[in-house]
Amino acid sequence: MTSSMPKHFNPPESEKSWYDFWLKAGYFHADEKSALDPYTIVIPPPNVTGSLHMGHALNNTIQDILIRYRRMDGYEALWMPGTDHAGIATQNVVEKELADQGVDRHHLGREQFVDRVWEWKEKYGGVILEQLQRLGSSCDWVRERFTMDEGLSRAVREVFVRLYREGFIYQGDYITNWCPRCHTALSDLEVEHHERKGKLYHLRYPAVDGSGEVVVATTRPETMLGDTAVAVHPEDERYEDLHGRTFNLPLTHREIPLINDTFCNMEFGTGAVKVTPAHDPNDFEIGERHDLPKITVISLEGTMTHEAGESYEGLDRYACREKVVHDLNEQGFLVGSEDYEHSVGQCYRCQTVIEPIISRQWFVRMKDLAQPAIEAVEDGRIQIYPETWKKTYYEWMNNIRDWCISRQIWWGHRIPVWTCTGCEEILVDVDEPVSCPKCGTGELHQEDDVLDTWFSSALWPFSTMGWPEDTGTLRKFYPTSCLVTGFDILFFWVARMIMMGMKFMGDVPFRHVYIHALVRDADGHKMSKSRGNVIDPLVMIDKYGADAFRFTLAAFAAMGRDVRLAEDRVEGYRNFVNKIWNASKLVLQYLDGVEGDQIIDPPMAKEIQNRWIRSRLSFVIGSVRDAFDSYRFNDAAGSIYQFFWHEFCDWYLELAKPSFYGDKGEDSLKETAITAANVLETSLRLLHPLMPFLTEEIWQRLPVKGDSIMIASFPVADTADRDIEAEESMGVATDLITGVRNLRTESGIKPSERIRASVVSDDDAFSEIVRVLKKDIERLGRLESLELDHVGPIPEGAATAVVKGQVLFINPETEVDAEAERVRLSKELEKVVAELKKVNGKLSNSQFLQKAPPEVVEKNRAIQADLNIQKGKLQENLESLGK
RNA sequence: GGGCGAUUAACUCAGUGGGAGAGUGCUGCCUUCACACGGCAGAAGUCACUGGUUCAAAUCCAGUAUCGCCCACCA
Repeated sequence: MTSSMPKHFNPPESEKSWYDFWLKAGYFHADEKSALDPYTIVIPPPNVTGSLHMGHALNNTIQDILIRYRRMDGYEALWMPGTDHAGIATQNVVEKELADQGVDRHHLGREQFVDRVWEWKEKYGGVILEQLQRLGSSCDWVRERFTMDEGLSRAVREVFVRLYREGFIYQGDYITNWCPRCHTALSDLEVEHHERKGKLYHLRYPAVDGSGEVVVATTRPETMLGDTAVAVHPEDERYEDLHGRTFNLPLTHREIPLINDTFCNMEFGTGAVKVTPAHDPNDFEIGERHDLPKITVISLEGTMTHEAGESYEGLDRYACREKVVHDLNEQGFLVGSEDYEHSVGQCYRCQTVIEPIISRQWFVRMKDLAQPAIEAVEDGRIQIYPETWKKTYYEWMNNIRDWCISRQIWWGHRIPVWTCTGCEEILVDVDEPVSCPKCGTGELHQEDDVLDTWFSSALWPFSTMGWPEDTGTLRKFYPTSCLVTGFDILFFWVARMIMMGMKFMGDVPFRHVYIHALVRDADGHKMSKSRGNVIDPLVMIDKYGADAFRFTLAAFAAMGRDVRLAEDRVEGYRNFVNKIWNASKLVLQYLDGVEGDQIIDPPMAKEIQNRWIRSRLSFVIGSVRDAFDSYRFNDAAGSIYQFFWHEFCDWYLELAKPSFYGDKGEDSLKETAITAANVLETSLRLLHPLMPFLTEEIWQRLPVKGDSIMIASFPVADTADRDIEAEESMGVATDLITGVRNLRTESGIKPSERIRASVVSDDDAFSEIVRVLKKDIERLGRLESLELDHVGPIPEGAATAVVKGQVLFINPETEVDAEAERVRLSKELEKVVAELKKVNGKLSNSQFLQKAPPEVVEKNRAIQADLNIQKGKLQENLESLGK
């Protein structure tokens, strides 16, 4: 039974109905009790505040391709979905919303504010997941997780406590990156450095005893209010006299010493450095080495403190900078200033310039955690694709620094540390202690800080599976198979997952890491919401359909390169969708009386075009599998595109039409219909991971058994289908047809005009093939007749061509333009002669003959022979033109 | 300052040692009974530049130029 198909494929309708169908049927769900081998991917959890951008689209399309491929190929495929609570980002969003209502979070208080964030999350947090569904993502939604779920929070506390007890976590007063706007510390990774234009000011500090002065340079003059020393290199001869002196710090009443420190670069400026231990990471270390006081002059709000002095207290740091410069200048301490481009650290969430400030923070000692993670990549337990990223990974891991994990915000996992107000006992535990075990009386106050969001992300591969419980999910699906991600979070996330996986699971979190391209904007910049340069994938889906969009992303996803999405490519693949639809429509018309079993397992074909297309198909299956297996999605897309459009549609279906129309009899119709359906059905299964909706829509209309293409098996190449003879014969036919068509066009013969063509052949095998395929060549060449084995001279004025070393000519009813023909043939001859010259050069080179591999020499000889024949025939043809 | 990557047709990009490719666009012809979101036939490139290795280089090596990214405490 066959059904007729609508004129056009309707993506919105199809996408919605099939997605619902799959969901209801439970095909997305992975069973941990299954006997099948597992294939697991955990999603890089998008921020709850997120909405789908190109990066997500590419990332999730790739994951869905992998998951659908393995699911069809007989694996128990789990794609674990979820979202990330995104501490700072989410808090910022809700704070902004509150601000619009004129509310400050401090007025609400912590508890109420957190409630509000939860409300926000319930209301808007699912948006991104719905958007992922529009892409066709076949996640196991039943297992959806959120990094602040009870279970995951428990895992976070467990990890914190264990790390603390083993001495990996410590607390201390250190200089950290501080965002005055988000009002929290940031890890080094969360600071983005950008080149900015600024000024380098040169300041004069006079010696207390009037015996001289020292000139220092700074881009942040306001920090001089917190200077506690001037440092010079111990070997800097310029300052020998000044050793041991003290200097007046301008604008203050303080005196500061001159110290020696090898940190100073004698080549830079005056070689003297002002030292502000409280506001510069280097100066902090110098301060530690020399036991200098640390004077905090900039507050957590980014304003000047009391310590900065009366005239500056309360000023914003930038207002203060101006005032300090003004005052220094007025009092004669400003030597000068110059334009200066330098790197400035900014908050990765709000772009505010960060301020290095001393505060009490929690840190994780990384070195010992990093070692096993380095080894896991070194010994291949984790493979990174493309490999070039390994180097970057090692570089960072080998120079890893301690991780500041505390954040002074409210939205996140509150640090599981309590202090007893009675005896100051510090309690670190997974669950909130009921009372102080030491004094039993004091009140317990939990640490105010929350953990860096990436702390919980680092546990994602096992926390989502129920750790620390020993769950069936963990046993079945951990370690995961492949992590698909962009390189922008290689350190933030991937490296930390490896470390935590090794530490707490004793095994790698994933066996493969596939690092895909970053989708950039037209200027090559990273697309990001804060930059406002995003192109909306949903618009692409609305405009061209999810299948075309997915296929485009796959076609662009060459390993290790960035993507700049061109919309006309999406349009091109939308046309491919249309092509598949229409080809299917054609094939479906001829399936009366064809059984599903015959389509799935067709008998050996007899007719050459049927043998040929099945041979081609078996090669394509192989290359698509290879491409998927090695993450070459562009090759997979390319192979199948080329096959389906240019081989199946352009050649095969055209050759099949006479059979379809019944011109070649009942048997031919039957065999061809079965073959066409078989190739179509197999192609749909090959295409399914790339184009899930379209393939399901068509597959459901085929008379094959099964409930859905997404649980049908992925094609396996049948080597018995490989048929070199058929491919060679078809090569002759297609070349002849192309030759005829070319002659027609070149000779200006209208398609409607029926003409005669002849072949002059001195090759029996060639002639035999032409004889067998005569009718096809005539039809597709739009020939009235094809004369085989023409003997005698080529008629004067006939247009000629050389095909596979044999001569083809057409007998036009109207005389061809001999001059135009001469020009055409001469041009072709010129080309052949040029090529021949190259080949002759190679083959007359004894070095080439000696050193090149025999097969290469052989190939060149064949080319030479072929070119010689072409040359000869072209010359003859030219001569036969007369004159 | 260190590292990585890019430079191939008008555009967007594949191609990593043996006769330069795709999609789009362009030119010409075709309203042929799956598809004009189509068919057929074409034109189009000093593979950034300079050297080197090799019988053979878009492909490997060195350098140059331009662009981009990542990392880094140089005031």
